[in-house]
Amino acid sequence: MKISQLSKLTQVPNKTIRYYEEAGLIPLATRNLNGYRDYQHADIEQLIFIRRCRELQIPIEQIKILIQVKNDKKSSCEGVDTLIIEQLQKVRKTITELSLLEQTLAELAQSCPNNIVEECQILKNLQQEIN
Amino acid sequence: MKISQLSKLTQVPNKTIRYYEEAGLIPLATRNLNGYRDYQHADIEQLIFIRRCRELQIPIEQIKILIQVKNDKKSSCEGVDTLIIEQLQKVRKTITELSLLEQTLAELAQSCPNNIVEECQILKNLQQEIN
DNA sequence: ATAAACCTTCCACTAACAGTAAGGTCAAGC
DNA sequence: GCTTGACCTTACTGTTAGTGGAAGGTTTAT
Repeated sequence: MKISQLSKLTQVPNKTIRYYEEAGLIPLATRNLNGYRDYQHADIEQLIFIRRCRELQIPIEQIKILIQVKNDKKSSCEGVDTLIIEQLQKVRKTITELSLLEQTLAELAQSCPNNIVEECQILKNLQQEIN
Repeated sequence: MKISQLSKLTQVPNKTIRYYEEAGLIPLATRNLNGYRDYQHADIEQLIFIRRCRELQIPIEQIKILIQVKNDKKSSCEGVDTLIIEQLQKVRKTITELSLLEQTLAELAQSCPNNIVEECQILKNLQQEIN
């Protein structure tokens, strides 16, 4: 199958598939006589796995590790567990920070009753620390 | 005052100050005879304003607009209001997405009871769409 | 025959800095 | 007078995960 076909089946853009190949996330594709990349069924699952990981904001370098573990049937999956938990902690931390941000922005958004820059409370608040 | 002094007073790293100058966020600094940048008191407020905006994750290009409006006393501050509200909406959207992400990750983290890759439910879940 | 729709590689760009190198300047201490 | 260390300067590279575009070859449909 050609790259566009794989792209359609996995919902990963052509460009991104080539990028993943170059980044070493997927093996070098075999080529047809005309030089076009030729993919097999197994590549679909591999790419969907990668796409899912990216949706979970797992960095590419970490995905490489996951793929390694996945392919080594005998290995322990402790690392996988740790990786997911670390990712979870990162996401939770970001949510906390963004929630504080949201508060500040919401307060700011309500602080400009008139419409003249000279009186604009938003700009004044941005000047002085609110926290 | 020299750049380190300004940096200390504003909590913005030297490198970042130079970067802001190059990016056109702050005017080109006047120079001493030795070529060192020389800052005035007004630069402190300007930089603090910028730092506050960055803490609110307002992109540099948007901050440029805010500075323009700020300096034009007669202009309406409607744009400021809109900008803040848009920023608020972006932050809220990100929080929503991250919350979904958090759920998925939390479910994943609880799904590997044993410790063998062959049975690792995390990897299996990453393979098939969970959503 | 030709046009549209593919495919290829390669290079540049994104945001907002941080790291490092190579070199100039300044003040203090010996 | 000299050295040392703390500053300052510019310039270049790297970060992350791709995206956009150019230039050119191939295949398919009309």
